[in-house]
Amino acid sequence: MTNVVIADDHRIVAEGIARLIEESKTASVVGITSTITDAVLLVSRLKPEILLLDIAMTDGDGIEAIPRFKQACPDLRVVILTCYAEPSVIHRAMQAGISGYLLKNINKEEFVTALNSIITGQTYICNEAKNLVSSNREASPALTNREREILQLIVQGYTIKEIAEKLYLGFETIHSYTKSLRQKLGCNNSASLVRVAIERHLV
Amino acid sequence: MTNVVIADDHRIVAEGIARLIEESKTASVVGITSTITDAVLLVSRLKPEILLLDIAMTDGDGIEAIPRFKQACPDLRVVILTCYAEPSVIHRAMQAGISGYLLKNINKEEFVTALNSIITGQTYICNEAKNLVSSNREASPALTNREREILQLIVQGYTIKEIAEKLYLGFETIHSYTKSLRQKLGCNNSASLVRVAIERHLV
DNA sequence: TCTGTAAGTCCCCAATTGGGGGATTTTTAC
DNA sequence: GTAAAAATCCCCCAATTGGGGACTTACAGA
Repeated sequence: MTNVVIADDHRIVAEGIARLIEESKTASVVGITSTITDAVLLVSRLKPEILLLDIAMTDGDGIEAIPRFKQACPDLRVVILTCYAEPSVIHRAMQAGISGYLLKNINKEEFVTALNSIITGQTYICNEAKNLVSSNREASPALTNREREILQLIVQGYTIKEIAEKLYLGFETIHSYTKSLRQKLGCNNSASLVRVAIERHLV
Repeated sequence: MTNVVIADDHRIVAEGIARLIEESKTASVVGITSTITDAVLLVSRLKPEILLLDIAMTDGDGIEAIPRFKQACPDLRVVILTCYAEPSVIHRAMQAGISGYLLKNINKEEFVTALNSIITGQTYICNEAKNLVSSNREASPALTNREREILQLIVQGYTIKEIAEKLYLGFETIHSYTKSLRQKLGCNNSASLVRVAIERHLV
């Protein structure tokens, strides 16, 4: 039987999904956790085949933590289960080497189909996510890692000078990044930059 | 047996929670829907005792729709089940006359306890939500109407000058409002103002 | 009635941001 | 092995914001 660990900061949601998995008899849920830290410990101890991972966790971003999971359990197949329906997020997850991307508005039938595919070694991107990435090909340009990093700090309220000090970079460097961020996201001040960043889950 | 309808735009989550309810044998789930429109039709047709309602629905805000539910089914007990852990949101829900407010990070045990309380006619606010509203009593001061109006425009990306023109007020007036907004919300630039506004659902 | 507190309006000045050009050196990708 | 992309830095200057007041109006409690 395939073993699954669920990492979701919404406890009741994770419990419910566990029931659905058990009911479908496609896999067995061996652990439920609501933090990345616990999830890493859990997968390194239990060595499950699959990790169902939410993106918004209390102690950080699920996608960013994927390398840690892979390190803790190299054969682990990471499946994102989230409500983030943003092309940029899906792309980021795919870059991180996921085995599946499922939106939480998926129905039970597709969920079970997805689980079965992933168990047999395939990668499953849910229909809606697939549509999103294909339809949105010409949307806003992708951000570089540095840009995303700086955008995060802007959202947190840091000024250009503070960011420069924090990252040991020159003021003009950060200034320059803020310019390209504004251009890429079509904003003309940091207020709309923050709104867009939050709206599109770029942070 | 108490009948429950679940309205949640995350299909798989709703299905999972339905399983938990059935498993607990405290109630029976008679309908699942992912839009407010459908939910209104469903409760008016099925007349369930309880509606488990999410706030973020595809076609609008759950709390705002509560009067419509009450109208469609006057004896309905509306229970919010959401991930919004903001005192202002909880207050708004309580004003709308809910019978329960449950955060999605609730565990199964508390969830069943809550359901039982609500079935017996009590109002149940989950522990974390209770802590939030009580601990936050002395937190950020309330905004005036003007302040909220201007905050909304800032979040939308308008500059001070643009807002002044839009509202037929002086530049310095709006400038001054931005200052009191920053002070009240503990921010020192418009970027964090936007983040806080979105985080606390002030807009 | 008086008073004071809150809301709403406005002014000045320094700091920061926004926007226009660059340039150079790594890194990545074909 | 070259070309493109990312990352770093530079100059300049106008526009906007951030932080210090100040002055009315309105409304509630002593």
